[in-house]
Amino acid sequence: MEKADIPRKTVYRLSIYNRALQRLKANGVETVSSEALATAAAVKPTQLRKDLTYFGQWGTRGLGYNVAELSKAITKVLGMATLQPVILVGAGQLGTALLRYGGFAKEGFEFVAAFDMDTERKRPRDVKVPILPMGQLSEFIKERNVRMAILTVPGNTAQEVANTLIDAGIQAILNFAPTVLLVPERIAVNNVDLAIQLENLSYFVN
Amino acid sequence: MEKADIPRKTVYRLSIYNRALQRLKANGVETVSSEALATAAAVKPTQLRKDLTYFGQWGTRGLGYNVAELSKAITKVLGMATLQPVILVGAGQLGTALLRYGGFAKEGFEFVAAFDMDTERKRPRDVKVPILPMGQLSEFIKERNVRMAILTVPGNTAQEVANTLIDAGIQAILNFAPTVLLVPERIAVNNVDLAIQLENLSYFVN
DNA sequence: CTGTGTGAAGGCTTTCACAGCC
DNA sequence: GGCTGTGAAAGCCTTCACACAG
Repeated sequence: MEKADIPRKTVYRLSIYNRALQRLKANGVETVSSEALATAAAVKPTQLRKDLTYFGQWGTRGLGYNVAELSKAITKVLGMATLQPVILVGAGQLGTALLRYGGFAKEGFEFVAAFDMDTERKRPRDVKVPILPMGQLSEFIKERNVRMAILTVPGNTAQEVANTLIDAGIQAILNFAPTVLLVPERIAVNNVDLAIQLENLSYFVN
Repeated sequence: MEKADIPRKTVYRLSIYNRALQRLKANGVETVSSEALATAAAVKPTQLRKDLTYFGQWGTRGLGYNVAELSKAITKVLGMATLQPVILVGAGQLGTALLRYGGFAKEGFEFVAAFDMDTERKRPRDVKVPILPMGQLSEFIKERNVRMAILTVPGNTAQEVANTLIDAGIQAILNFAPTVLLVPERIAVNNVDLAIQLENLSYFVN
């Protein structure tokens, strides 16, 4: 996976800026300086300005940035202008918690289906997303043209499931399994490995 | 927060190497080359070797690394030689799922308590960790000398709770709230922001 | 005079090339 | 001969300094 121009770390920060902008907008603020916005995102003002130059010029010198305009620009750059359908594979503990978590929809994602070996297992009533058997996975991805998947299966099956996803046409995977997925270059993978995050912190605790 | 010598990214990779080493050890492998271990971690062999030089010389030229020995060394560097007590604050959907997730204990962490505004809410029976009221948070941290916390509270209360944690002596926070926490330099924070992870992937889906 | 945009400098991380030890 | 350890080079990202627009 690699997409030209915008550095990975900048892309990450763009999301943070956008959050702050949305909050400002909700508060009726129309204009913001790089200094103020940078503070909210805990970065340096020059960093913010440099980040924005990767996709155009958005500020007015002597004044700052138009909140609504900049937010719209970032949303477009991130490819979030349209609702992205997402599937979840592995509706266990963590998977189910994610299905119930409201934060995704708010940010422009929609769970269109979840998949699990066991579709009969008792799950909270408030999970509205249909839970389908693994056998329908490939077909569903192809038919609905889904490009993003969240992977919450046990570590020992993650690679195998990832292969299936990729074969069916998935382009980006958010991987919660504690495994390094080996995937073709063109596929984007973000790993959220909770144990590793803790280990990492452990190093900084003297 | 800043701890000298070892780069942040290296620390992260050390966890990955250690996972691979543990698997090798379980399979009875005694020696491994930088090439083989690097492949398992999806990095280049030189990267791996350079990473290891930050804390000593562990290989034998012409042979490779002793699996058990290297694993022990990494464990020690990461500060995981002893069981780390961890508390979780915010026992909602996600928090509860994390409490039930077995992956932490396996890697040397122990949830000693969880805290929530509502200690009476119905939760799955298999959550063994005691759920205490927020009022006991500070005292517990001080008494038990807890240094690491997982934060799974709603975004609008995250900063406030973080302040409480830090005042009580917490040194490292794994933050799941969709908020940028403003903390003193000496405090280590790792953010796991699920919506941002998805947004990030969205950029790479053309 | 305020605050953005940006080439250039600086700093950090990865990769290379090869010396050195088993 | 095989594989590690490492100084030096390359590459990438952040920060600086300041030109320039409103």
